[in-house]
Amino acid sequence: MQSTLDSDTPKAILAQAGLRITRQREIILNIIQHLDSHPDADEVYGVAKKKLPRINLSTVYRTLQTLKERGLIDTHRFSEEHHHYEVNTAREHHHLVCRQCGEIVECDLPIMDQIKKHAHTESGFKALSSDITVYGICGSCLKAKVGRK
Amino acid sequence: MQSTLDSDTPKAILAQAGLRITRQREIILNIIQHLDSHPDADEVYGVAKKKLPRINLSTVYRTLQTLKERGLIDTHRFSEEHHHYEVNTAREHHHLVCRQCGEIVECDLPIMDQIKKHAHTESGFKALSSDITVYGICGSCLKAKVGRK
DNA sequence: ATCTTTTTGCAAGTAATTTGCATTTGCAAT
DNA sequence: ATTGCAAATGCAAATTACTTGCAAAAAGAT
Repeated sequence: MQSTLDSDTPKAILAQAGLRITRQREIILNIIQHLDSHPDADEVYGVAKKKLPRINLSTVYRTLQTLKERGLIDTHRFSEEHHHYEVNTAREHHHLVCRQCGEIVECDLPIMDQIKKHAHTESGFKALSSDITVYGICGSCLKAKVGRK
Repeated sequence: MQSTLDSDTPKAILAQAGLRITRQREIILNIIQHLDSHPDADEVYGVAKKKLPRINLSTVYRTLQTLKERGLIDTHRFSEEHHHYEVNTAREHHHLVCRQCGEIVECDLPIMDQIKKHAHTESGFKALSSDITVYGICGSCLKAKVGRK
């Protein structure tokens, strides 16, 4: 049974991180938690405005930055000009980005260990984190393509 | 013995790609070929100006875009706000970026095949390309750190 | 050498994000 | 519950990295 004091609640996470609890922060963090589409700042802003119409885009950007600094969210670029955001999980995962429909699929191939070892033996590099993005065509776009033939 | 008609020469590469040969294009391509530091547009511009002082930054950007469209160079972001450029080689390689000194080391771990297979079996995704960047501390920064203790 | 098309330089424009500042809000101490 | 003050917000203006419009210049086919 989940209570409202659950430690995954935006309020609890913000408190845990030593951040002031504001309506805008709660809303923004909640959006990133529940929109599993790796939204960009504008999408977050659009959804947030439905809950809090006077919220400002610069508040969204400032909040995203704060959440990132505290390690609560991660950012990616996916070869676009703007960032995409997701909650930071311990789970090692990478992204498959569909060049056709733009969908982002998460991928759980654990590969970091191999990379770490190789980087160290090859050039004495101490790997701390990695950013792996694969571009291609997702399953449903492939099917659609075959269907059209 | 290398002749000036070598097919690796900027002039030859531009001709091969069906591009008009201009002084600015030759210079820019030559810079990216010989600066193995994955320069950004401003660095390319700075070096190019020494050879051709009246060259304009927008020519640099336009040329980089053209070279990219023709597949002659590749771009990366390395979690910065601007792009870095390198000549496009067939060789599969990834980048190790030092968080301390910013140096970019190339890494030759062939990992694409594994990722491709995994992406396909896990979610029917057809991988076409990938962007793998590892962040950490390079060998020389690690040594410097130990030395300081 | 001439003509047509492409490229360049320069200035102005744009998208995404950041910053300055007055006002408002969270929350700790009354 | 009220107050005081640091921190967060809204709004407008600024900034960064890059793009675009256009007249002049250069490439290369004829």
